[in-house]
Parts: sequence; C-alpha cells; structure tokens
Amino acid sequence: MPTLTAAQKRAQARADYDAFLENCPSRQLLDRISDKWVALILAALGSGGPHQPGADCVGEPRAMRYSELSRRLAGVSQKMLTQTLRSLERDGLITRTVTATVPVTVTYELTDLGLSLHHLMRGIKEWAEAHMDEVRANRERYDRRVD
Amino acid sequence: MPTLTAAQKRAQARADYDAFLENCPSRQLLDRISDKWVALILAALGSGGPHQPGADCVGEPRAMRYSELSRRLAGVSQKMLTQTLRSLERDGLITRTVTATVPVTVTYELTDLGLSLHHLMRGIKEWAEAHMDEVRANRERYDRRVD
DNA sequence: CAGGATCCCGCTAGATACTG
DNA sequence: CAGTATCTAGCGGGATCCTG
Repeated sequence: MPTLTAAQKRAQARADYDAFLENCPSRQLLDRISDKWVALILAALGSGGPHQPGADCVGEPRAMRYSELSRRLAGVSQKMLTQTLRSLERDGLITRTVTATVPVTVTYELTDLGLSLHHLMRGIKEWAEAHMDEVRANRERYDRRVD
Repeated sequence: MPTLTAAQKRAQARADYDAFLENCPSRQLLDRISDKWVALILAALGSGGPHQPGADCVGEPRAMRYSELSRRLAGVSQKMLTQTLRSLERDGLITRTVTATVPVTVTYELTDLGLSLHHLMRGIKEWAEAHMDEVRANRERYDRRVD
C-alpha cells in the first residue's frame, strides 16, 4: 500500500505544477502586462498618453510627472498608481527621477527594456483591434443560441 | 457655484474612464489572455501540450479531450477548467465537439481565430524568454538596494 | 466521462485620512 | 506635489459533493 492517498498525490501534483508555473517566464510576463494599470502606464509613457477617450496613441515616448500620469489615467487611485510605478521601477521598465525643486518634482520615463515591452504591447493592441470585433460577434451569437 | 462638488467630479471622471476601458479592445484582449488557464489551454491545444515541466511546446495543434487537458494542466480544478473552456468556446476561440459514445466523448480544438491568437501568444513567449531574465536581475538589484 | 451546484476563504483594490 | 498608512468589502478561485 502506498504511503500517499490519491488525494494527497493530486495535491502534490498541483503543488509541483504551481511551482513550475511560477518559474515560467511567459507566466511572469503575462502577470505583469495583464495588470490593469501597467498596460495603461506603459502606453502613456510610450506614446505620449493614449487611452483617453478620443485620443489614439500616436505620440513619441516621453517622461511624465506623477501628477500628469494621474490625470491621464483618470480612473486610477493614488495607491494603485504609486504601487504600479514602484513595481515597474523595480523591474527596470521605467526610471524614477527626483528633482529637488520646491515642491519636489518626480518624473517617470521608459527604459530601453520598457520601450521594448511597449512595442510588444503594440502588437497585442494590433491583434486586439483586428480580431476583437469577431470575438464580440461570437459572444453574441453564443449567448443568443443559449437562451 | 457648480452643481457638482470636486469629489463628485472625480467620481464622474473615474466612471467615464472605466466605461471607456471596458470598450477598449486591448483591455478586453489582455483580460482574456492574462487568465491563468486561458494561456495554458491555448498552449496545450496549439502545441500539443507544453507547460509540462521539462516539455517545450514544439508539437502541432490538435484536438484534446477534457480528461487529457485535465491531466496536462495538472494544477487546474474541474471548475476552472470547465469555466475556462466554456468562455473560450463562447469567444469562438475553440470548438467543443460531443461524440455520442458510451460514456460520452468530448473534444476541444482551436478554431482559426484561436490559432491566430495562439501565434500572438508565441510572440509573447518569445519576448518573455528573451527578457525576463533581465527583469529578474533588475528585481534582485532593486531589492538589495532597498534593504 | 464530463461536468453542475455550493460553500467559503484569502487577497486585493478602493476609499479615506494624513504628511514631508 | 508626491506620496504613505490603514481599514474594509467584494469576488475570484479552490474544495467538496453530486449527476446524466
């Protein structure tokens, strides 16, 4: 008789798989870019701030101040903005620069790595704009079929 | 005097922005692919099942049965597997085929749209494998700097 | 075999208030 | 201006049990 029950074996398999996933680079990247505010901050810094109703992202990458980001991402709370900026800085995707004016000025800017990621995001955006209409149509068809 | 207080105006701006985001195709796509199990199911069906410790995704797209998916994605619960498969079917990314054997056989397979999305995911995977080491290194540096 | 139905818990986003 | 600190509620996801 085995030393582990079937339930224990399953639990073990799950634990192993979870551990594996945490080391999976793709998983880590997906976790990063899927964050609601990460994508928006990247887009803002990378294209001069898109994702304002009506504006499309066609600008050049440029630095922005905390307050400017806060204004462009109209829906973000201070907490989430700060927290997201910190994590992006930690990952080396953006730089945080403090200038000792009074009051203090803080600017954020994409690094080369961040810019590279921003380009990947553009690819995602293109797929989305090319295919999400079809997805939306599929959903409606499916929902009608169901009722 | 305005009919809205400053706080009310901010709340309004947030509501508008949230509404805007919900209609943003990129946001919708990100929500879709960032789901833990979506990425794995797409990878499984699209490459003959990667994301097993040790195995890399090099196979051909092919159909799989519910139980096979369940085995390959060792960490998934029945609930989440079913729920995720349903939502992918709804989006027209996979097809669900019931064969009236006894007991019943159900197979899932990528549609053309799903295959197209799978290719996008490969691009994401490539970026991840090319750059996530650097990100990891940045994190460690940042964390050391902080203590 | 391939799910459906429930209960329940942890985590996190958001609100609010305060500060160098 | 650019944050920090704290509290709380909602919900996504897992566990568990049941079925055509």
